[in-house]
Amino acid sequence: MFTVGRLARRFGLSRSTLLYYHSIGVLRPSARSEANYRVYTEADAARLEAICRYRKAGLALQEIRSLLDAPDDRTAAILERRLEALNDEIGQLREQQRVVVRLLRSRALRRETRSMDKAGWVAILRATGLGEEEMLRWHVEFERRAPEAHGDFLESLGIGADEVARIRSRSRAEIAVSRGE
Amino acid sequence: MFTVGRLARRFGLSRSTLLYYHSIGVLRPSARSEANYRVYTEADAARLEAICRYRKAGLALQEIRSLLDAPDDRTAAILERRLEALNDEIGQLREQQRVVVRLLRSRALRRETRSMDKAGWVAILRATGLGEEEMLRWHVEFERRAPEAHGDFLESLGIGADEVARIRSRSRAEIAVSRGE
DNA sequence: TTGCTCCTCACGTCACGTGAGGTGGC
DNA sequence: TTGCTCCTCACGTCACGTGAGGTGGC
Repeated sequence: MFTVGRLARRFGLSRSTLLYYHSIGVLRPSARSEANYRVYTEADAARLEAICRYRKAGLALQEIRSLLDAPDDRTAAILERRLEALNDEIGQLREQQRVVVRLLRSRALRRETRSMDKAGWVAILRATGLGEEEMLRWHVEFERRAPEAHGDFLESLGIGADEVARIRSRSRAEIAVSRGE
Repeated sequence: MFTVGRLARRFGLSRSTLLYYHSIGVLRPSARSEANYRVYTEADAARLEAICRYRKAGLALQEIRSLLDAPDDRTAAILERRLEALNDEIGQLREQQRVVVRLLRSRALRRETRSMDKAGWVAILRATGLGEEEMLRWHVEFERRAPEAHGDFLESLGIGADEVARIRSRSRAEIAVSRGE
C-alpha cells in the first residue's frame, strides 16, 4: 500500500507525474483512504513498472494505456511500429545535423572571404602610402598599445606562429630602442 | 510585397505559421494595408528564408529570433551547441531503440516458454495414456482434417523441417492406407 | 504548534492547427 | 451575389512542472 509520494519516490518519478497518469486514466489508484488520499496497491505498482518500461521505449501514454488494457496480441505490432518511427526520427535528426554542419561551414567560408588575410592588409596599407619602414612602425605602435590584440590580429590573418613571434619580437626590440635602452 | 497567404505559399508554410511567427515577434510584417492586412516586403521574405534555414537545423524560434536580431558572432557558438544537443537526442532515441528491441525479444522469449515444445507435448499425450501407435493416429487425424495447421503446429515446436516432412509424409501414407489405396 | 504529505484547480510550456465569427476586394 | 483572402480571439495538442489555497496525520 502506497500513497502518491511514496510510489513516486519508489519509481524515481515526481508526484505530479502520477497525478497526471491518474487524470488520463493510465494508472488509477485502487482505492482512496478516509482522508481521500490515493491508495496504490502492489498491483498498481506492477502496472506502473510496465508503464515505465514502455515509456523508456518512447511510447505515448495513450498507446501504453490501450496496450495494458487490451489483450497483448497487438503489443508486438505496436513495438515494431515504434521501431520504425524511431528510425524515422533518428533520420530527421541526422538531417538536422547535416544542415547545422552546412551552416557552420558556410559561415566559416563567409568569414574567410569577408575577413582579411595578410596579402589584403599589406595591399591596403601600401595603397595608403606606407612603405616597409612605416609598416614596421605600425606593428611597433600596435604592439606597444595593445600587445595581446596585436597577437590575436596576426593570428587571425592565418600567419604561422613562428612568423607571428618574429614580427612581435622585432616590434618589441624597436620599442626598447625607442626608449633608449 | 506579399500578403500572408502569398508569402506562406511561396515558402511552403501555412498561414497560421506566419501568424504565429508574427505573434512571437520572430517575423513581423513591415507594414499594414488600408484594410489592416499584413504587408510583407522582400526584406521580410529574406528574413523568413533565414528562419526556415535555422528551423531545418532544429533551432527553437526564440533562439532564431535572438540570432537574427543580434550581431552574428554568437551564431557559431549556438550552432555548435545545437550539434551537441542533436548528438544527445540521437543517443536517447538509440537507447529507446535498444529498449524496444529488448521488449520484443523478451516477449518472444515469454511466448516461447509459455508455448510448448515437442517434449512437452509428448509428455502430455503420454500422460493422457497414449502409446506410440495412438500418437501416430493423432498425427494422421490432424493431417487429414487440417494439413496446413498440422504443418504450422509441427514447425511451432521448433522441430527441424526434415523431421516435419517425415512426420507428415508418414501421416499421409497412413491416410492412403486407411482409404484402401 | 511545526513540518510533512496530501488534496484540487488552474495556468504555462512549444509550434503550430483548427474553428468561430466577422470584414474587405474582385 | 458568390468566392476568395483577410482579420482577431480562443481553444487543443503532449507530458508534465509549478504555484495557489486549503486540509489531515505525527
